[in-house]
Amino acid sequence: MSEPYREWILGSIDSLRSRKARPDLDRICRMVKRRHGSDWDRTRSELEKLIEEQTVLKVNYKGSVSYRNAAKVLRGRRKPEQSKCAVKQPSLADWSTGDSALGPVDEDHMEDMEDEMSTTAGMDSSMDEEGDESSLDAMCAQSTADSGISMSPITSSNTSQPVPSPTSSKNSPTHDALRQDADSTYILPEHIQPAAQQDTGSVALMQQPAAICLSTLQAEEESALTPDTLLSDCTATPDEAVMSDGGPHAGSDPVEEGEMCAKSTTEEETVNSGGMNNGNDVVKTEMGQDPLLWSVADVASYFTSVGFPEQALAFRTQEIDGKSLLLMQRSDVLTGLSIRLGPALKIYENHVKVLQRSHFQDDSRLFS
DNA sequence: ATGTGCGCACGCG
DNA sequence: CGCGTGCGCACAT
Repeated sequence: MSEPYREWILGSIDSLRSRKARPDLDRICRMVKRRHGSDWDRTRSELEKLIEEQTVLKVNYKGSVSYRNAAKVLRGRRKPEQSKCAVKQPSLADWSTGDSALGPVDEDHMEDMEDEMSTTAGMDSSMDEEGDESSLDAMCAQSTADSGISMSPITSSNTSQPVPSPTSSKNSPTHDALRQDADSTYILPEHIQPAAQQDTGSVALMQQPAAICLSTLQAEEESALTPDTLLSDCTATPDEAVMSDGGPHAGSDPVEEGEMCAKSTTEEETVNSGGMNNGNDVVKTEMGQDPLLWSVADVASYFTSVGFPEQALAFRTQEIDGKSLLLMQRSDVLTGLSIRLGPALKIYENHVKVLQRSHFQDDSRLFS
């Protein structure tokens, strides 16, 4: 039963915020319950899901837990300047505006895409119903620092485990103890990529399964971090916790933007035919050559078939059909879908981009 | 009792 | 100084 929990919860958060009330678990649950009659536990578990997919950000503000509507925070004051290399595909840019080539694009889900992702209704559900309340109190914490925030909705973890439910310890580290005021601490479900942009240069090489957990996991038992970083105890998987590095400093990413924008033209076709898209061709023929004609379900099953079942769900949730897919830009894929950076990069570089190119090339051939 | 509105103080950039 | 946040209080239902 996919209830629009996403909307409900985000709506509650927004509403609480506008009312100048702290959007904490209690208030959120109460409001959702009152407005929609949903029970507490359900709301709480849905909220956790949203936190995991970073639609909602759990933060520690002035010594207490609070929640943020990620969509709003992103565009908020601390702009992570995520449009860094707003990879404006030259060709794409053109027709994305003058949609003539696409025919009626009235569906314009594009707006939702760039804006709140709150639009779409809930999805999956099904899984975890369990309490596991603890996880809310003891998830991973991510030091806000400054740049550190760049809370681009990207987590890195194994693609295999849909619901990690990181911790299990029940003891909430009494927020009071570690107040210190100020500083909101963004608490992320697993580990996150402080510097959103992992240089794309590597993308081409990323053939490996999604198992790779990119560098900067924050893990690092809060230890040296500011006292407010608290709440951590990011258990996740011990293995991963180990490979933490001094997370915080990662703020200064050495991303070579210009470079990645420029290079894009090289591997296109190569990737398309060979490389990793095993199922690609199969699927393509299955549902017709032109992605333009794909439905939302087609898009989802396409990504499922090429090895990204989880992410396929995100595409479905965001109602990405063929048209939308062809309109997607890099930033849309990386941040608009709330999927992890690793898969997102692969998906964009190896599939979205490729599909767009081949579609557009076909198109231009027709006209020449 | 519970929900709502908002003045005000606080910390940050 | 502007902005985001949320406490604490008054008011509404």
